[in-house]
Amino acid sequence: MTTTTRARKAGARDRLIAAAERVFLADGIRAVGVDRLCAEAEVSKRSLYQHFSGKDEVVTAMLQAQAAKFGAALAAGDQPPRERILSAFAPFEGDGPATELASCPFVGAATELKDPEHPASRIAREQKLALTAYFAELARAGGATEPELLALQLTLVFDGASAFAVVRGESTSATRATVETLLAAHGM
Amino acid sequence: MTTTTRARKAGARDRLIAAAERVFLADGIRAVGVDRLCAEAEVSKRSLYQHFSGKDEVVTAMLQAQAAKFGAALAAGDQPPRERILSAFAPFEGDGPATELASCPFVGAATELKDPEHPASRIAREQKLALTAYFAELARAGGATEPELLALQLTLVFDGASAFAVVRGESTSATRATVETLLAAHGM
DNA sequence: CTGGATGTATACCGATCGGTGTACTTCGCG
DNA sequence: CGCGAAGTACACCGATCGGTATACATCCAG
Repeated sequence: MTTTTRARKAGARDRLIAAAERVFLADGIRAVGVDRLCAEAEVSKRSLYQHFSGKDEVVTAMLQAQAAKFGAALAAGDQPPRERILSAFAPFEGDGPATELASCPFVGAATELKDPEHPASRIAREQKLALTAYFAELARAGGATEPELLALQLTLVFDGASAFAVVRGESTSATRATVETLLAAHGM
Repeated sequence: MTTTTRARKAGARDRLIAAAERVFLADGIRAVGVDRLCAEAEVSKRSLYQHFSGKDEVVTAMLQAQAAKFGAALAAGDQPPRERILSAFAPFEGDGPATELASCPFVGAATELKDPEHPASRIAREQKLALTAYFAELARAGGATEPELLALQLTLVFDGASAFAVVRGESTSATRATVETLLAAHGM
């Protein structure tokens, strides 16, 4: 335990992170000022700077939270490798208008921040590495001929589908078709 | 002709657009103010507002310029369809550190702007549509079994490779491998 | 030569940016 | 009860934002 106290009610810190997930991902990191972030979190500005060193740290914390959620979502369920891979692409399923999950927060943050040394950029990079590693593990378990290559390819398609959703505002069934083609090409 | 005058020397307008391509793409649209943009273009602030209605219009004009360049690059050369497709992925070639061309200006702008009604977002969308159409045309010419699907798939990989470069700071040879797998799957 | 377009330099505008300082309240725990 | 941690409200800071105003220089065409 870091301190004796547990969050009494909701905790200003958690409310800030939750608000950051909502508002930064929806409107962009640079587009939202700390004033609006605090208003959205129903937290005083002073509290923000008691929990974080600055806006950048809030951004970093919210990306970390996103990473945790995404990791948990991947780990859930007990399907065989091939199905696990396919369900990683669930957010991009269907041809309809894109869901909010379809735009990857990590590439979004990295794009907006530019600076590769920014802690949030680091998290984004690590997250993509982790995704590729996850795919590689499943590819090996599924008996793919070249698991490392397949993992890289799936990552490409994943990010491509996300970009597609951002730019076009809709998803495409070509995503799933591509994944299946790649799986087949590696004997899965 | 819109007016009787031709640019006497270099034209403040063109210098602004050139500077915008440099600085907006390198550091981000929101990250660069009009003051710095003008300084970089060696143009007075007053001139900017004589040629453009505001920063947004400069952004739009620079994306338009990017679209023209990209279109011209695709149209150049006289290779057969399959080779044309492969050379569209040239910016992502090799495993080394990513070149500046590897990060697509259109998905970058759309990501940063968020607003799909922004003129620049519109250009980004149209540009991606055009890229897919271009791929589809080549796919048909090359005798692909499902040219429309292949075109969509290639667009996914294109944007995925761009995102990969942005987040990881390097390119991957998996891009070319993926393109070739997809081409093969469609009988090209 | 002269008028008008095109440009520069610079000061300025209100708004907002990220971040602080100060003073007051609320609340759980010993 | 009373104390200290945690939080709020709000005024304030210098810097920068996008955009405007004013005044002066340059240059080509009639």
